[in-house]
Amino acid sequence: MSSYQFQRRENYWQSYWQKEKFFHFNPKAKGKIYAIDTPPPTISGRLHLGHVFSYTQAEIIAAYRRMAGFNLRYPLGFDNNGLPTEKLTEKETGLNPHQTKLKTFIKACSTVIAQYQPGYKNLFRHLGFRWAENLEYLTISPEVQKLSQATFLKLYRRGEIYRQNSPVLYCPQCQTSVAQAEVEDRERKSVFYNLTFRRQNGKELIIATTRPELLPAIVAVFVHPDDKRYRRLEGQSVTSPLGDRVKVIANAKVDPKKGSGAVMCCTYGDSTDVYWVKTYHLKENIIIANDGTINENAKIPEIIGKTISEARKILVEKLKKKGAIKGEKAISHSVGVHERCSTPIEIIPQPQWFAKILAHRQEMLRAGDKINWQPAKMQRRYQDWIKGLKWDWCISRGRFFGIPVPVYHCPHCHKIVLPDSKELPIDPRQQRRRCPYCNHWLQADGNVLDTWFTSALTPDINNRHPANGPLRGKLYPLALRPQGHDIIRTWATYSLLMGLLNHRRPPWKNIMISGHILAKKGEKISKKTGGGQYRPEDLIARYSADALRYAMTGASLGLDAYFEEKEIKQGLRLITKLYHAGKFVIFNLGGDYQPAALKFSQLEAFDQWILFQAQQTAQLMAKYLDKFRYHQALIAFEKFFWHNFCDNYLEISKERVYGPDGRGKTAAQFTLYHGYLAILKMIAPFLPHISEEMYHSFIASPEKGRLESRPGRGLFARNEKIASVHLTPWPKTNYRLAASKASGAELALAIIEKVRATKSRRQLSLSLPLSQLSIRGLNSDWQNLQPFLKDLASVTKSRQILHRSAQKFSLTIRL
RNA sequence: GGGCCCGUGGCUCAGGGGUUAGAGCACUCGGUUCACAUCCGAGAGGCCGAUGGUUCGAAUCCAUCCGGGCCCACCA
Repeated sequence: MSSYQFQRRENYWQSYWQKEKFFHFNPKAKGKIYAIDTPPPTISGRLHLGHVFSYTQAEIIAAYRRMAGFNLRYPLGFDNNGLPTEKLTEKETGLNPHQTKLKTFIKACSTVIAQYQPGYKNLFRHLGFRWAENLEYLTISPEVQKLSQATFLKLYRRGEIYRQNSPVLYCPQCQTSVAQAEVEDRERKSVFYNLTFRRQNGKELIIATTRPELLPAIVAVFVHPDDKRYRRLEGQSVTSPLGDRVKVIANAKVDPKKGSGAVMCCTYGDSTDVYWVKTYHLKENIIIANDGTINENAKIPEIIGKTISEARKILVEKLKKKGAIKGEKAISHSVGVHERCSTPIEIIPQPQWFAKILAHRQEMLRAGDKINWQPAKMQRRYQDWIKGLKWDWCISRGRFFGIPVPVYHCPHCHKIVLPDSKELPIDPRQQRRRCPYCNHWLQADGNVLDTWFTSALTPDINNRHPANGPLRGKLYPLALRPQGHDIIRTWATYSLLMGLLNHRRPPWKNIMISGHILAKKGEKISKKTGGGQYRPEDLIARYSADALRYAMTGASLGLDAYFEEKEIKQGLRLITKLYHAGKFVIFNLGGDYQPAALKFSQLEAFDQWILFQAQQTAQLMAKYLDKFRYHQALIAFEKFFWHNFCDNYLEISKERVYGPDGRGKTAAQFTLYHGYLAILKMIAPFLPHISEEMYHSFIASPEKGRLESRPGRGLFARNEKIASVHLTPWPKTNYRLAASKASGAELALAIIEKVRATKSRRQLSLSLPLSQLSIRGLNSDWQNLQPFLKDLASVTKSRQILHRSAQKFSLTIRL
């Protein structure tokens, strides 16, 4: 009747762990340090199943490492600055940062963070995560700001960071520059307009474009050098429909098959324009202002001050009236948009800060080779990204809530003024000062750092955390970075760059890359889709955290998986089974059981067999978990626990444990104790609650068959003298099973299976007694079977087992 | 267009040159007073995406193709 009440019990153990601080990092504890560079989730709303998926996979590995004897350093941080947090704040408060006092907006952001952060932490807690609370960090904290700014200044002084007025990818909606990595492609409907230009000889030249509004920004026309149609045009001027005269230049980047084969180069329509302007030293003509409207450089009064799309409409009308549009074609093409707001990205020159990454490509590739990528294939994504980089990393953002670029500019003597490192963290926007050279009031740089700049420093944040005590600054490189494959090009790449620049080596030895969880075919559960219909909190309430965790291990590392509610149910089944198996074990050991000091050789054959299987399983799981293959480890566990232990061994042991005291019973009890304890340990990384529950369980009421679970009382905890199953060592035994015993067990199990099959086929009860079981087979097999016969008779309910010598194995059953 | 991944029973996934290809769910049949109906047993169900090739042997390696996904490029 009594069963496991996960709603209550999971919470109970979470409180216990938190109260006892079991998982706090202690730099002086035993064991080799295993430091994990956990992803700090961005506070941008709520956590979704996608987070749970990848975090759970890493948490399992972490918990296993602790049991494997490492001094685990498993932190959790929160990334609470930058655009996502600003967007959340805008939504929550209705404040528009462009029209709000900086101070007010920053304060509002802090308030919103304070509201949301506990929810994040709670979910991790309710998932049973065993992280070190004393290692927590916030990326907006003064310490991290200081680290980030100090790194900026150091790299600036070394020339690794530079400032340049350069065309950058720019989001007019968010009014900030963005990095290449934040741009995403979207298929958009558009129109290809054929514009008529005039050649010097008065003839028409058709140029096709989807961006007619950029016509006022034209700086040249390009054709392909081998294009016979335009060969004579090269070096000549042509006149745009608006009357601008520009040169025609030949360049191989032109695709003669696209449009008319002649392209207008405007500043800036795309990255090819940037390339051409740089290559041919063309003069820029910028007509888009930072807020995404057309500025006066366009020289067409009707469109000045209009947005890009408005300007396009107006200008198309105007050109049509003039007869300058010869045909249009609706097309669908992909447009680079800002991943956060889906606004098409513009290219606008701005003074920006860049970190040199192009110059370090070779080193970065070499550094990538020194890291153990799991799955190994993921390294290829990193390499491809590095090889394909075209721009240095733009690390400044014209935003508000972030770590400020620690720089002042002097409007008078034009010097750049840097704060002293003792003054960090500093916000030049809020701390005014005078120029040390000319005493004028300085201007703040006004930019904040790309959040990835700070995120890329998480290995350093962890390495320099005060809780490291004597190990502070000595943890580099860390053992493991777990992360999703979608941020290889950002987080992994930038972290590696920072590692090379600051430490001349990669920040970690291993990197495990998780896949995505998909709600159904093609639909990614993420911030963008809102997490689909499944909320982690609801699933925990309905099925338990352990069951949800179970479902999160349904696919191999790195693979995207479809979420199936059925898998959670299966997890719940496993939990129930663990509970009942534990109940059986504990009741058959008795209230004050202490395992006898038996040697392996003193056990019955089946006892030896199951303990040997447990040992093999623990080894196999360890082998898998060492390679981050949690899924394969879990499969190995289930096969052992469910099939070998429950279906076979528990049935086999019943006769002996139910029977009178004696050697057989003592051995069975010993085996139940150690077998089930090993099971609890092996499943502990995966299912933290039920394993702890059973570890602390004791007989509360022998008459009612009721178990209770409490620290200090548990049958296993009491004997093992360790306060949590999660602090126990991974099962490690050194049993040897003789070859004759191994083959005897195999044969005995085959016989059991055969008997069951026969009874089942004849539609008989499995508990039906048999008067005789006669086995034909080799004499040697019969010899091997000897030690198993007693248990074999009891589990098959056979009164008598006979043997006849024969070449071929067969079985006869007599009722 | 380039790169990568995936395509295995109805579903979600293991396996990944060598005996009759696995698991769970779902399905069928049967059993079960005493750890567990959140159980046990048995069964049915698969030309391992297609076609070629390498090999004594291919689900597994190679090539091509088809289908799905991710990333990147193109964005005139």
